[in-house]
Amino acid sequence: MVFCLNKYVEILKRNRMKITPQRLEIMRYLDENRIHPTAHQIYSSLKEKNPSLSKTTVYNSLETLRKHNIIQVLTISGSEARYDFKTEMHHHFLCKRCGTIIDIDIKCPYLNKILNGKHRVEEIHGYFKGICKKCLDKEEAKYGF
Amino acid sequence: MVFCLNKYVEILKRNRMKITPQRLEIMRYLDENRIHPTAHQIYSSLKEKNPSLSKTTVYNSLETLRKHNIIQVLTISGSEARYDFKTEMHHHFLCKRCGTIIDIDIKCPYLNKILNGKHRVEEIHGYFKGICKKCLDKEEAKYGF
DNA sequence: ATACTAGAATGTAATTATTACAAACTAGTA
DNA sequence: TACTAGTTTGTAATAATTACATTCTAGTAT
Repeated sequence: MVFCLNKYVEILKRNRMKITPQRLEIMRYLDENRIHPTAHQIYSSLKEKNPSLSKTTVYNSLETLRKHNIIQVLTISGSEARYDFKTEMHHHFLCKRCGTIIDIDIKCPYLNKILNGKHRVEEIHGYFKGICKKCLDKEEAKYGF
Repeated sequence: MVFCLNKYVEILKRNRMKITPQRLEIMRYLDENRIHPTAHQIYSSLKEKNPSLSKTTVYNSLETLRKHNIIQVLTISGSEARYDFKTEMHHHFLCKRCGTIIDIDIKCPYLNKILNGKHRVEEIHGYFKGICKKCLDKEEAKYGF
């Protein structure tokens, strides 16, 4: 199954991690589906092509990828972790109505400065919650505002 | 048990909520213990004085208080909700070593502007994670950096 | 190629936070 | 004093995540 010397292989190599089909598939799924999926979403999607995939493997792989800073974990929903292939600084908006998580590309210049010299900051998460544009538009159409 | 016509009573009245000893105690606990506790922490602390307190009551009350914007829920830890009596805009730092959550009083002027005209933002959460000053100092003392 | 080993995948069972629900209770009001 | 909607309580169910033992395999040395 390891026939593709692609970017995911490179990433694993660079991090001195073993190259396994499961890890490659999970990375590819996250990279190609920028929907900030749950572990379950990843699992059930990949299980179609690989029926022997275990949920524990998904959790293990995600945790290993996280440790190596290849992915990041969002705790925006509260009830379940969401996973993001993009680790560069950006924020997220959660629509409370449809559950969608939208990337918000803000680079707040204050953040690092203000915390300077105190705590050691390793992660920065900006979470916005409310109703997304799409859901607002639907509402508008319905009631004719 | 309702002998104190104090500020918590006022808050409930203002929100047209029934005044119950459980709600008053939960509010007082959150107000006087600014440690962003879990539901379990609140429950086990209050159970000492009121042994008939139910965990479901704690969850119900917290949810009701949240709906009325009297408290806010932090999803910073991922594994369990943390509750905060302070609802004015501020951020939080989670120490991954000792678990403490520290208030960060930043008012980023960008946030509202940038999202303007798109999604309807109802909540803003700024979560920082890393190692707190206290833990860093301990480390320093130990290894003599 | 072959064998070896550390680490990874798998499946099941356990854990833990949270929610659902029904019965008993009570705050606020008539 | 009685009534009712909403609240509290306890138990049972749900759901995400973790623990763990067994089997397997990627990477490496022979």
